[in-house]
Amino acid sequence: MKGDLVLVGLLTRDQPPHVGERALPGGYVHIDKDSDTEATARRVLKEKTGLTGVLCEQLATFSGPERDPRGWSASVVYYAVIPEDAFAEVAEHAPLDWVPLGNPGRVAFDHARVLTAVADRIRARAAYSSLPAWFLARQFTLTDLRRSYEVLIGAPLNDSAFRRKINELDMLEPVEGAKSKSTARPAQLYRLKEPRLTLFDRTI
Amino acid sequence: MKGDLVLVGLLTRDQPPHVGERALPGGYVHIDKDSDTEATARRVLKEKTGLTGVLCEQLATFSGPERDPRGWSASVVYYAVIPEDAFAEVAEHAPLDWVPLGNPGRVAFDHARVLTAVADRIRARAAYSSLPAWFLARQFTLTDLRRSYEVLIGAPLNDSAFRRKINELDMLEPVEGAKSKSTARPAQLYRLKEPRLTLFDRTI
DNA sequence: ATAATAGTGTCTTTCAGACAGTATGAT
DNA sequence: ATCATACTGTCTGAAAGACACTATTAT
Repeated sequence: MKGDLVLVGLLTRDQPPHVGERALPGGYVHIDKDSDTEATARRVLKEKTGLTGVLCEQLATFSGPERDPRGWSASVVYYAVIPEDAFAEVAEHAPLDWVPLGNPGRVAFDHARVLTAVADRIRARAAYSSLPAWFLARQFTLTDLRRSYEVLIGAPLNDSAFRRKINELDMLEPVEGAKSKSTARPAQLYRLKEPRLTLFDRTI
Repeated sequence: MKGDLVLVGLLTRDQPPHVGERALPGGYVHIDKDSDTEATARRVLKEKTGLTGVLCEQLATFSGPERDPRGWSASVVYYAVIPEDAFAEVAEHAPLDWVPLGNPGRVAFDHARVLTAVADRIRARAAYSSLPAWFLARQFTLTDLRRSYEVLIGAPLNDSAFRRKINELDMLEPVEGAKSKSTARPAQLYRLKEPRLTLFDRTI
């Protein structure tokens, strides 16, 4: 996330097919070392970005004869969320191009369709889960969190109602004595109680 | 669906591995005839049950070295919904065992986990989509529909609020002049406006 | 008529949005 | 003190639940 945009990291391909075009990072399953496709996704994520321990979820499996010129293929697609404070490190680690998820430009294979599916999933999940918190550093203010929800959902939220609902959801805990640095009044810092994605019964 | 239970059709395996145990119906992708894995799912569904044109959605992909004794495998899992009025025909077509989705008993492979995921998905989707309508015949009464929501969500719904919300969602159209047969007052029949799964912004 | 289910109208309660007002820091 | 942002309290309006009431059929 950057400003009010969600960014996605794409690789410029140096191997055929589609040399020179942008594509999502990917890799093959190694059945000798991957305990499942999520392990593959996390292994490739670590290789290409250095990231570990982040939110990483299966999106869906895309398949068919036309999506890769080499022939019929199936890709099990995962998305991972890079916390704001890890972004610089990741950008340094990997030669990725960061493009807006909602407007990625030309991409190889069927990755335009995949990116649309990612964007839809993120927008939908943002409204009824703790997903937006995973885009932030491990400690964040309520204003940070509200902004993240607003960016991902794509609509403004009422501040006092937001605080009320976050309170009722009981998913955060204040970090005792920790306050944000600010040009104005410092804000209480919070962190997620559960180190996993929490789903709500109602939208935020 | 039967009474207040959601049923799932399992096959008793007559080929190794796990001969004699119950398992979800499945099949291999035929890359010469399947345009993607959904086509595979629909082909296998038709072969095993005779069903076509029903709601059929990808659930997720399950993978790993332990789920099948033959070695590392990946299964792209789809679920299909059998309309109430097609059930007898399907039951006749296929030698399936119909067991409660929430309490399926012993099953082969990792299918217990798969069934849990299906049950979770259905329960979650039921609350904010037209999914429950797909468990009914193409024409149904509002009471039928409410009951379907109640069974899938697992909680009772307020009748007048339900009618209000269904009305606002504008997803049904009345079938002119069609009324249910009943021991009491006949009810107006409705059908879905859109022949696809509709997602709502809020829960029903 | 009575029973049974369908469907409507309305009262009440609950929840979300608006927004004023207070708090706490930097300058 | 003023500015800027954090946070709280309260009013209002909208939506959901409760439930009484009417409607339409079978018996």
